[in-house]
Amino acid sequence: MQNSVFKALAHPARRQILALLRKGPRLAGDLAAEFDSSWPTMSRHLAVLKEADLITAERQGNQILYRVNTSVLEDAATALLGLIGSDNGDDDLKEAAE
Amino acid sequence: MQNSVFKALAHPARRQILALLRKGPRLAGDLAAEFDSSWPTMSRHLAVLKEADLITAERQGNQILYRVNTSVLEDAATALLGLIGSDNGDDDLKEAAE
DNA sequence: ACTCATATTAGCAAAAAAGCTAATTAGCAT
DNA sequence: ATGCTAATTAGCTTTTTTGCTAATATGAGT
Repeated sequence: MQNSVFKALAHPARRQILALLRKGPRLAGDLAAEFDSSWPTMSRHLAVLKEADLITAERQGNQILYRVNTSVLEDAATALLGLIGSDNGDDDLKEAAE
Repeated sequence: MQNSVFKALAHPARRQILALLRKGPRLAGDLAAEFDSSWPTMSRHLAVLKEADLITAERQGNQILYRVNTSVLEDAATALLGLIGSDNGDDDLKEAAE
């Protein structure tokens, strides 16, 4: 859902996680090490991003590899751009009236 | 700040307000009439959007005309796109390490 | 000044989000 | 089975957000 995506993007730490992931897949612990928050807190941020389908998780033996889901991010950007365009682009935002 | 923009975008009603505003400036009351929420609630949504600089308000005698601030919306979209691009675009998101 | 319409601010209560510690699960190695 | 590391889930408290009603401001008209 579009809403969970924007909600996920609302937290700076989560946008930062995406920024890190942009450069390539990363292990959860590796990611967690970059932040001041506790590991469980990071885990929750990752869960929020995963629920929004902004990232995907893949078990690698002992650890978990996360990668960004580019297409969902693109869709979000497109939705924002659609809020600008003169008369089209609101595939998802659905306006209520006129 | 980028953060207040994404926070403002996190609420569906606010994205919908922007979608309405995309088609042209509108009066607060006109806008409020499109939603189920109470008028004060709408007023607060507008305040959040205004604080994020996503919209601007202009008094017109008795009423207040709101219009979308396209450039801020563009910046947000660009920031999202920057989360995708292969090696550039994080003007604002600031990654922590490598 | 009084009134009506438009809109915001105050003040509160309910719901959601954030973040911690402690406990648990998952997989691998000994 | 035990132990170790990696990561998540549980349970809790604090903070933030949402959304209401009531009260206040602002401007126009009479």
